[in-house]
Amino acid sequence: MPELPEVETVRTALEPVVSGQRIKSVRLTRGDLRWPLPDRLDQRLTGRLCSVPQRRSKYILIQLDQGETLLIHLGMSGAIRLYNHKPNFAKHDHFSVELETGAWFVFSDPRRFGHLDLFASPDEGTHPLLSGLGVEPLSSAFSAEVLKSLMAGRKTSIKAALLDQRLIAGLGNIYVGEALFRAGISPRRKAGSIAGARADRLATAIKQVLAEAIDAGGTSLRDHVQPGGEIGYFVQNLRVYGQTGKACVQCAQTIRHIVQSGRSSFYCPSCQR
DNA sequence: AACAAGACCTGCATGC
DNA sequence: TGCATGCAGGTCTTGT
Repeated sequence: MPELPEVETVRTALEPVVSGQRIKSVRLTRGDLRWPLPDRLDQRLTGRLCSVPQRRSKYILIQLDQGETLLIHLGMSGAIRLYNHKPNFAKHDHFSVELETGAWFVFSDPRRFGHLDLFASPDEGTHPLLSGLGVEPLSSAFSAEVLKSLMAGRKTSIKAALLDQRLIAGLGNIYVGEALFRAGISPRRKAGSIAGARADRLATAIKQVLAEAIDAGGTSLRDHVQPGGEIGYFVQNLRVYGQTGKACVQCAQTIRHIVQSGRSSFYCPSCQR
């Protein structure tokens, strides 16, 4: 489900619910998601005080008292729902947290590509899932100049390079496709050829499409809903993703679908070069 | 070292 | 209706 904008939407929704609140109880229905979960995760979380949820790439990080941090990754099909009372749990509700206010948040993930971890807060920089992550695309550390240097010399496609979380962290299949359309760049173009005006356009497009998607509450396709139950309205603003056979909004050419390194790419063969 | 493919897992739409 | 197939927003692991 979730790329950076969806995860940020979840983080924003969690913020008023968990910030400064103590965990009253934890419901954990299995010992593994993508990997085995930490031992006694439920007991170790019970009674902890939560600080303001943060986001790094597609990870949600909630720092707790006693020097530990809870990490949540939603994988492909993960979602978080919020309640102001005890919910009726469903089949794939693997992890649920009750706060002292009586509010609950429920982590649901049918495919179980998601993950939870609990680690010592000072280890964030060396955590195996976090240490290799690239630049945050919405931060001031990301610019056209940085994009150029990241892409220089790479022989793979720009599509594959933008999906590589070690370079830029947080983009996924939807927003890479949408950013490339806005920048007028073919997903098949060699990453190493992104320089000059193309790099300027692409860096701007990446920042714009992510910011707009966050404003819209993300993109709802199959699984994603905002934690309050509302859909993510950016689905209405997709210009190429999933638009195979439709007319390009700019030139009316037919949007094409190809497969690149096992992932679907959608693009306008006329606007994107 | 860089890159592509395979693997993980479930649910849903499609077509026979 | 039932079954097989293919596909899905991610990313670690394996193989070239």
